[in-house]
Amino acid sequence: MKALGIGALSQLTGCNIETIRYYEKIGVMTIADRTAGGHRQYENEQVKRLFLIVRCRQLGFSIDEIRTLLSLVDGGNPSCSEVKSVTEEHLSDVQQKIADLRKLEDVLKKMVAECSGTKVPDCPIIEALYAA
Amino acid sequence: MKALGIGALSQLTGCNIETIRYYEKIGVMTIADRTAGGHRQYENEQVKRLFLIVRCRQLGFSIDEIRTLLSLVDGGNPSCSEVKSVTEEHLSDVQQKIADLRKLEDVLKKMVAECSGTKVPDCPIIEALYAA
DNA sequence: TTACAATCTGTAGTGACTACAGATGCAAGC
DNA sequence: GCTTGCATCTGTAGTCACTACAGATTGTAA
Repeated sequence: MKALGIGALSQLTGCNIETIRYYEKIGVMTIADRTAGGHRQYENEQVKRLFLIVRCRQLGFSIDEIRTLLSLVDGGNPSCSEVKSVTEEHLSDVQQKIADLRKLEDVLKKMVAECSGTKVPDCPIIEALYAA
Repeated sequence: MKALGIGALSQLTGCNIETIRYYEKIGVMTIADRTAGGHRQYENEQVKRLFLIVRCRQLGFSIDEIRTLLSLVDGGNPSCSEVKSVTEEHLSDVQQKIADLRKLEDVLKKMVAECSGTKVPDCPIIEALYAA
């Protein structure tokens, strides 16, 4: 398996080039080897790493959470219970967000329902918004 | 009703002082009158305006959406149908976000369920994360 | 008057990128 | 071997919606 340039890696993973360089800069991607001219070359190990990072971002993990996961992976023998607890914590954040958004949805639905949409002197949505 | 200083307004609305100044700077709050020494003074109209802004932010409206709503309000005779359509659009954004988070929740739940938490050579969560 | 709190302006930092500018590198065609 | 033109390089600044200072000035109660 030969090394990939940053463009090929970007295509493969769907992660934008600038973002890959950014991940290197903030230390979640390991430093890439360079060609004589200074272009980055990626080996299989780093391709896998980027896939993991991208996947985690899709799942809504923060960079800090990813850092934690990666440090467990980098530790050689990832401790399953630690990985699980990071994931569980993230899950409960997600559930909290869903609950918050549901409440918000209810309020917005009610506001929309009360508004006829015709031009009336006092718009019930604006009224609702003014009520603190 | 006498004018309020920025600290009092902050206490009343729960909106932090720096944020009030920021809202003025970006033009969603109207320019406040000043005392001889330059301290901001807020009248009833602006207090109501800030309440509206704060409420909208709680409901997850972006500053740009709020700008739109305020321009309708400032237009004198807020067109109910326009207000309604901004709100409906925001509602559908929220619903989309809820749907996305639900999917995410499912994936995370499955990952957690498959992990025993004991130290095994291949952590199923990490496996799942590596699978692109 | 003298403390001391409140407020002022302006700048820089947050998270997770994105978007340039201006300088090189590299691979293919001639 | 040389040129053309895309790929990549570094570094800085911008995004959103604030937040956090520093250092100066104002307002107010004892």
